[in-house]
Amino acid sequence: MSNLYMENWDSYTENPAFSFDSWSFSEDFEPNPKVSDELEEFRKPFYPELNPYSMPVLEDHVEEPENRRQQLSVSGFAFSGARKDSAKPKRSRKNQKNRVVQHVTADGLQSDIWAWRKYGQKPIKGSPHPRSYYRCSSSKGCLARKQVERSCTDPGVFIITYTAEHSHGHPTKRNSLSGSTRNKSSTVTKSLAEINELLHEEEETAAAALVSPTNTDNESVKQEMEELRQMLEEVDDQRDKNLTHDIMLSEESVQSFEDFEFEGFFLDQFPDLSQEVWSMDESCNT
DNA sequence: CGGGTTTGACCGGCGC
DNA sequence: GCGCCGGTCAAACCCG
Repeated sequence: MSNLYMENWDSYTENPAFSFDSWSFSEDFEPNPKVSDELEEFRKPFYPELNPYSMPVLEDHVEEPENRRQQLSVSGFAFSGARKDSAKPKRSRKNQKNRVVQHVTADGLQSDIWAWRKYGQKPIKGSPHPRSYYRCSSSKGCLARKQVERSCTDPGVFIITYTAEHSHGHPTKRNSLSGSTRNKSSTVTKSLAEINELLHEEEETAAAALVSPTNTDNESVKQEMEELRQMLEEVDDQRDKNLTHDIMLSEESVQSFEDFEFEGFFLDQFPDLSQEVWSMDESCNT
């Protein structure tokens, strides 16, 4: 992790929210690095997004205010009338403190232990890739937000922007999971199926490009295909990692989380990688 | 049925 | 003041 900077770092370092010292492991316990990273997340449950230790972060930073005006406006969320309900909090795109930007790989996306619910997607001017908007679904009323978009320069890199803080201690299980919990293995299977299907569509597009003199975008199509193949490999690899991950946790760590609903947690907290990859690539095809 | 995503509309910040 | 643009809402739909 390099060049990490947060505007109000003091409030983070001063908060003794949770002590990792209370965790204990047997002496011969050699934590899976990934599991260890996950536990590290619990150590800082109130600010997990801003302590992105668990992700294979390539680069992260906080966006510097572009000017004095913006700098003064990032002090928090204001409240006033909204579109249809005057009691709703006012939205302000500039009123976002703790804006932390990370550059991660697809693996990094999957390493996010928090449950996010997508609430929007927008094409961004100047970028071929749309930006997806997520809010924390672990706890009702949590203001934590996350934006994900693919890097223009390196399609294998995802730019994640976190704003606001979680209002809850750790990734809590939702009140009701009936019918909603997507089985991890099934989601990965689905991911593979989806990516394979998308790959197939790309191949057809490439074939069409060869016979159509008007379609001069053959290179970009080939690039898209190559990206999809890489994602396919990553998702497949991640499936194996997750299986090992579960074993490690059930054998070594569950005792440390007696009060924590682990099964529900892990079923929830590994969002389908393809959902982000998929939705973005869909828009890239145009 | 309850959780998720998709997507067009809406809102407000910001530059001109 | 106006228009562009990014962020959010919410209805419709999907999924297990």
